[in-house]
Amino acid sequence: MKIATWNVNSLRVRLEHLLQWLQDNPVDVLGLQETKLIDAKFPAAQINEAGYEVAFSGQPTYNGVALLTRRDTIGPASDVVIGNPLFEDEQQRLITGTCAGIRVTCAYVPNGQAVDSDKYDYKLRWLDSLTEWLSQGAGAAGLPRVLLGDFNIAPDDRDVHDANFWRDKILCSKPERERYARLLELGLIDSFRLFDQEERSFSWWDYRQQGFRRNAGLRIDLVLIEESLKQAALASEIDKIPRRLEKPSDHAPAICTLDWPVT
DNA sequence: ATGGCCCGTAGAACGGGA
Repeated sequence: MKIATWNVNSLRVRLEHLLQWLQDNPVDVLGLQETKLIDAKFPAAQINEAGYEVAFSGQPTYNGVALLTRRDTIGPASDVVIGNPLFEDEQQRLITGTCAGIRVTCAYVPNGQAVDSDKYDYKLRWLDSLTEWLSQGAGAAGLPRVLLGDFNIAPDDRDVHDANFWRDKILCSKPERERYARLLELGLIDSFRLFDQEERSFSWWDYRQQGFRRNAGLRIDLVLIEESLKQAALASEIDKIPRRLEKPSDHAPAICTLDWPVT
């Protein structure tokens, strides 16, 4: 079973990249963030045509998440929950569903803008509530959990191209990393770090200053897996290929492969 | 190393992203 996450930064603009990527990488589950589409404009037909079922939740202009599941292996996700029942939120940042017996939560964690801003406060509260929701099994206690998405937190300095520049700034501040640690304390593991990885492995590169060319990036797109799945983890990687296309998303997909039955 | 890029909503700039 392959489970992936991708912040597409507008599904309208990136639909062709997504369809091409799914053709090249027929993953079983894919969580999308920043679709930036109202539900009426969600391209469900094209995604269905590509062999995927999809559950989604959008809003005008900002945010928006979706959960794609391969029809011939997983079928539609079951027990789908939009948002976090423990956190009243107008912003569409969370979707959860059961995929082949795994409770998969796809998250677009708030950016936070700047440490000590109102948005930063919202980010920390949002993360606290996410932790609470996941501690309850995200609506399906007893199933192994996967939490994937754009975390907008670089877990540690290995995940930052210039740790001195980013020290204590947004995405790297201690309170954010403490929230990340609490998610791990639920019994989740960063699948990426189960395997040897190249130094300076990132999943996001700024459009400005030729960030990708200089590999001036951050690793903020993660697939966390239940500790009980650790032995089943076969691989975890970031696919930089779509970041090289014309008009790319600023994020690359991250994929985790599990030895887990899908049919 | 933050003005500089990209996106959506606009129908010109601006908020937001990271």
